[in-house]
Amino acid sequence: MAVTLADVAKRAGVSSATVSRVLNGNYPVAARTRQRVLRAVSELNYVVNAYARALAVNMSDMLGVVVNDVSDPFFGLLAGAIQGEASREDLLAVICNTGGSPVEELRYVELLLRQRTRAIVLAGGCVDDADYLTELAGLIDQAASAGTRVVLCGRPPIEGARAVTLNFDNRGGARSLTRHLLAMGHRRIGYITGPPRHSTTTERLQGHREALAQHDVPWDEGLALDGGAFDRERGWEAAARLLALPDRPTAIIGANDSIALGVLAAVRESGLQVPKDVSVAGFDDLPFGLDAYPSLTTVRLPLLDAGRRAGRIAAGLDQAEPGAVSTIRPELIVRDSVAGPAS
Amino acid sequence: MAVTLADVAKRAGVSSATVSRVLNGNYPVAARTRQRVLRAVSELNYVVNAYARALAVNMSDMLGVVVNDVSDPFFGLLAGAIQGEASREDLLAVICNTGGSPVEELRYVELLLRQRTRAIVLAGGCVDDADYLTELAGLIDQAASAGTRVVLCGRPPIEGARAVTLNFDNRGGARSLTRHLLAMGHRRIGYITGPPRHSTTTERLQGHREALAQHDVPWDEGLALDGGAFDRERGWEAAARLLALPDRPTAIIGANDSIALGVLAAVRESGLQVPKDVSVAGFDDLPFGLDAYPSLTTVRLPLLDAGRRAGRIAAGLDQAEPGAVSTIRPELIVRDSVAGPAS
DNA sequence: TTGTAAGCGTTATCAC
DNA sequence: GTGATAACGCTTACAA
Repeated sequence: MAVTLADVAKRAGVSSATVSRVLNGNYPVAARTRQRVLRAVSELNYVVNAYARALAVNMSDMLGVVVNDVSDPFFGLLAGAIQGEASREDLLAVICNTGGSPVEELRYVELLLRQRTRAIVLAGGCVDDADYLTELAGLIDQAASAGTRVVLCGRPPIEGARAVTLNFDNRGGARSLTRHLLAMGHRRIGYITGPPRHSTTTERLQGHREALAQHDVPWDEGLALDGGAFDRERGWEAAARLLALPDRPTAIIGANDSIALGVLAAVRESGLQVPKDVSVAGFDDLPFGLDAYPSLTTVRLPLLDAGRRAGRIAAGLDQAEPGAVSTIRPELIVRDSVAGPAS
Repeated sequence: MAVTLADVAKRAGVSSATVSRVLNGNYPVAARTRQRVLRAVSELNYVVNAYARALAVNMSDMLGVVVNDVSDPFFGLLAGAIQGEASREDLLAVICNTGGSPVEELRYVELLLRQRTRAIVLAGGCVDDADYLTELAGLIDQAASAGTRVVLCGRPPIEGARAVTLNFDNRGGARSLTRHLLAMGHRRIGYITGPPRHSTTTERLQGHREALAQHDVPWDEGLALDGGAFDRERGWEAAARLLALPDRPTAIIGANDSIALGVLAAVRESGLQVPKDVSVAGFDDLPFGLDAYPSLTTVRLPLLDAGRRAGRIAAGLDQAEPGAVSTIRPELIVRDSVAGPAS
């Protein structure tokens, strides 16, 4: 079995309390005693048992981060930034993958609650389902009363829940992107959404529609396709359908960059050119957009920044009132995939 | 404070032992008693304390995954796959970011050892430094004697360490890539390496040199540039230097796809065309290579597969002898970024 | 400055 | 079937 504090104490000829004091350095210990203890520790290769420690102090040194998919750079960037801040406080950031499933998300939150993590960060948008949200609100409540901070990063606040929210202004970002296309002269703009009943999907589509309305462009149901997911595959499929339309759009917006990548591929494969024949735009500004062909016009979300802020609040480095909501502004990034429509 | 087993027991009018039995379902409990207990649990919103539990059973339900950088899809894919398998066994996978620093890596391994995780997966190549490796070997030894499995995924085995190794055949992959370029007629092939003294860097460069030697192409030191890191930036810089050479190469290989992306950009910005003027190739086959322009010829590493295998071993789903080493074969992926040299 | 001993919240081993 | 009770490995009053 593993070496315990008692083993070290015996070897050093002191009490286990003394060993604990040496290791934590929070009480005075004679220099010679300290030496002996430290020697015993290294001779035995002693490693504290985080469980026993956490049980005794009733406080863990972990911080939970729940994301849809670490292999998606959107979440990878967010998670990495959060972990960077956690590490400053010597906290271990646990990153959990839900695969986008609300059920898995709730399961992970419960798992993290069991671990008595210092904080839980829920990153990325979420499904807009009443049952799920009330259940989540319940868990957040439990977390709060157990002293576990909860940070919502990149999703809307939950009514009445004691969580700090850092939301992206998806609506505003989508509005400015669509405005840009309108200003370039586009009137028939295709739009491919993300997963249905998802906060990010809804907010971005709303912004798009608002911009159209502001410019008196009538809403055409047939131009807005349900992508079903935030991935390249779905972007490709939906774009193929849009391009097959008798009166095809002069521009296509993907609800995120991955979808837009699929659109780019579909346009290319149909023998048309971007942006000459069809303009394409995305959302998020993930690194690969720069190397896409043509480089992708998109809306930049400051993910690193947002992740850092969320991480600091979670790690207790920054104060934030439970219930506080702040909004992070996106920025329009104009590149080569958008031009005026062919006249 | 948080609700404890004793609180539940009091409320249900039973002993805490009974509550534990109901929750774990490993002993017979009368149906009526069970009902009462379950009601109390839900009324009080009881959540087990994983620390106390782990302390009592001397076994945690976590699994550690150590990577360089979650926001890099290479690691994201690996980590995601590992976590997927862990989750089948109801294990919580803790993903830790080292940022490529051996010091951080050792720190995280120690942190995970404290948590008494069931297993630790070290993913991705590592620095080839004797001190670091002996220290790591020591930690692996401690892990082994504490019953923590260690899996090395995507890095060379450590001599004598009780860890299971799943390595990529980087040398073989690089060899087949360079052979492909040679077969297309290239003789002046630029090569941009990853970070110095890094297992992946070394193995891939070795394979490249072997292929050159097999085809009697003399080794030209001036064509192999030290990228310094596996990123786009470095690829761009090194490529710019190669392109400025009086007798510039007809093809450039990046030690990974990110470097190759930088090369693509540098070639484009220098007014040359890929593959007409310069061919470009990468390594890893990350998703973005498909959307690069032109689409990237590369060497495919089955990351998802490798991650799954590592995850299954770590989670105890698959048996593997400590010390076992297996090699994962890469596959050449031919796309549009490579053509014959302009004659 | 150091040792003793009482928790921390579970599980597991006995009895009954 | 169920209830006491002793671990599990650590921290921290309280004594000495």
